[in-house]
Amino acid sequence: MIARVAVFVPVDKAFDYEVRSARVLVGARVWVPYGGRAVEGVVVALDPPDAQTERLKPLSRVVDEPPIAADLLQLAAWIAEYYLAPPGEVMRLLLPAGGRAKSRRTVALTDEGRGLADGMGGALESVALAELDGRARQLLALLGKGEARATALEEAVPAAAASLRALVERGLVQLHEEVRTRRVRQESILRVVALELDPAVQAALARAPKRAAAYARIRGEGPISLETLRAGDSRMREHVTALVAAGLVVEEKREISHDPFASAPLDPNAPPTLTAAQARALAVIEPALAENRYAPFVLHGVTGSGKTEVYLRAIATALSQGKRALVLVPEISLTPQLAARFRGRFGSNVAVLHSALSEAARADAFRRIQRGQVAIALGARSAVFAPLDRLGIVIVDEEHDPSFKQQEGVRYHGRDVALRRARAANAVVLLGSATPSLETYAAATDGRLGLLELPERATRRPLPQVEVLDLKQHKALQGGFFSARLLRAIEETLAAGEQTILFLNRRGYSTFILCKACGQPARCRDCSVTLTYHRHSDQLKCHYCGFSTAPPRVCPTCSSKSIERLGFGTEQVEAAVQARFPTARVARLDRDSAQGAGLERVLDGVRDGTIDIVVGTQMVTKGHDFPNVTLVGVVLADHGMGLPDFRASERTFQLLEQVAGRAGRGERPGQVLIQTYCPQHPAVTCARDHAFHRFVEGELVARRELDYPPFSRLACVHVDGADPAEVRAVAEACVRVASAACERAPAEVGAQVVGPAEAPLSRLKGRTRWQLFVRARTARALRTLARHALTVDTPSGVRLSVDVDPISML
DNA sequence: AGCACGCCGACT
DNA sequence: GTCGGCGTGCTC
Repeated sequence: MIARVAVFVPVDKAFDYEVRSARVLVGARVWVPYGGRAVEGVVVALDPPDAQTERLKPLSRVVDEPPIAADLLQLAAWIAEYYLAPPGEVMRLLLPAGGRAKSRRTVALTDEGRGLADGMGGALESVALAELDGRARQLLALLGKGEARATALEEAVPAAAASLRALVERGLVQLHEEVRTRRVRQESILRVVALELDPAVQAALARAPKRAAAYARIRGEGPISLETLRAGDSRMREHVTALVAAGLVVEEKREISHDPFASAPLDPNAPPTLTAAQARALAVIEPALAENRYAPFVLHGVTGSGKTEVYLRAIATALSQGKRALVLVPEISLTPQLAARFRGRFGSNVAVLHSALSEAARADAFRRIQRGQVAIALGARSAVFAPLDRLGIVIVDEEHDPSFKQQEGVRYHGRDVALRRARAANAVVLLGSATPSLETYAAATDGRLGLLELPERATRRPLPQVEVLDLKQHKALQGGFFSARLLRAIEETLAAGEQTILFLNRRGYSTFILCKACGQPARCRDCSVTLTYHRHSDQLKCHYCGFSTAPPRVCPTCSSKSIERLGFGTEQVEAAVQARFPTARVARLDRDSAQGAGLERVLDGVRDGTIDIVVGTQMVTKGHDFPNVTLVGVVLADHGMGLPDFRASERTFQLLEQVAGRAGRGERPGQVLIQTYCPQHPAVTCARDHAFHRFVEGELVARRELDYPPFSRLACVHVDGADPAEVRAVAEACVRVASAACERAPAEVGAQVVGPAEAPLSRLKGRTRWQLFVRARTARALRTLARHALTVDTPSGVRLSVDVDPISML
């Protein structure tokens, strides 16, 4: 047979190999010889042999893992086609990170080689040795001492590769490709079998008090792991072996479970009573589930309307029908509460796929899903590839969230892949959000998605009152960024024993530092952005490449000492609010403070009331449910509004509406204050009025005028490289090729090329970036254009890539 | 992506 | 004069 293999290499096609074993199935993971080395891949098709077969290389090895299911292979093929991604790169998304094996090249002496190596340095050196040059002799010596790793040989001997090849040709050594798979770690579980002890055994135990104690523990606490038992007694292994030999205890091997949620308690409370709107939504969802048909819905529920309860009920129904569920959330580590809620309802029937999990833990969750040991897979974007069969329902929570779009490598959109997967599986889909994306809204309007509305909060509390504070009018800004109105509100909230969230979409202390004498701001050497000053670490940092440096005391350009810090970020707001309210317990929640256990600490602190005020970036806007937060202050709404991105307005509205939704979720009403220099901006006024439909309708008009999505399809062609002139030339060539393709396309597909232009972030990590956009009515026409652009030849060092359905224009 | 083959500077 | 730098090109 011929196996078509998608190799894990960024090459745009699959390769054929000869296969004789009937054990090779479609979807099997295999190792194949590829350009002088071994690489891993997935069999995507098996065909009968033809005249070509004898020219093919044979497969070298089949990985002992269950083959990838046919539906996932089809999904991967669709992704490769739709997102113009190499098939092998897509295949690798289907594997858990921990499952990806490494290969290692090893070198072994042949018998002849062994003879030569042993004779080296002796009085009677073989004639054959004399023919070898110094490097080959060096290699033989190392091999004779037992070294076998090709990399070690190459490090020890210069230009080892060529000499190694010479030795292979002489038949003195052999090269091997050794595949190293991660071994599944196991633990020993001990269990008592003999409960009645006969006198002889009792007497023996009496003489061995340690063993008797071990037996008692296993009997009392068992089944117990050897690991646990061993704590404190290094001889435990021997005691246990003796107990097993005596037939008192049995030892079983079990894979180590790494699931941090494994012990999350079941929620003892009965599920809450459904609101009328929740019941109406479920009355639509449940018949669709019963019919086993593809039925996609947008669940548009205002913040606090109880979307999660709808998910939980719908999943329970699907499970009762013997089906399984996939739940995607934007970033699960930011919303541990949600995972806990799923655990509370479904217990160990949920596998949580968490980006912060260790490789072993992720592989463990993957296996439990694959074996059908859990019915629900819950995780971020990549969980869309969870190996679930009998898929009955797919949920995408906060579907508008940009993190569902992968921004590098295979640039897939988790939500769109989820829809595709559900369609193939005849599953129900719920896209939930308080602020659905315009694409989703448009699909609901024209009937491609069903619309389910939860227009009120589950608590019957109204949405919070939102007040917009025009910073042009509120001149008396304390500390540069607090209006008197906002300060008073914070004070009142503190006095009432309630909590405040302050939102600012910028981290760090000062957004840039500037020399007052010459006007030069400190810039990153590798990126076209200014450096942000972080006071905590007293460093200037680049938020794009991670470059970090001590702040200069004199201007590097003009040696002036008058260096000023301008602009403010969360760090400075935190310091200012702490200074203004010294007794308040203030915490910060952003990427800097959320490192390690920081995130959990802050979230727990807000929940249990030991924090009064949280200052944070968009992290604070994500789905948290803090009943005692009654005030939300947006320190400055304007960041992001002016970005050169047609989604800037939509993004701002979503952030404002989502952060406003954190207020007043408990018994007491919430209040939101938005500070801005643009009080008339639709994103601001619509968030003030919680007027989602008005915002979307207005925004759609603007999109239609400019022919942006959802009225057209876009793909962004990125060109980047170290040499600005080369990058520009490639971008221009792409435009020529794509424009020519536009002219050949029928007029009704609206094929068009926009650009090229320097990207808004024109330099990142030392590389100049240009981009151009191609636009068309249909996805198919769009792909044709983008494919043409990709045919442009690039000098080495210039990268050319395409982002289909880009979510960010930067 | 790697690993080959292939053409120019700094060492014996 | 060799060694080795890493620039293009291919991998069933």
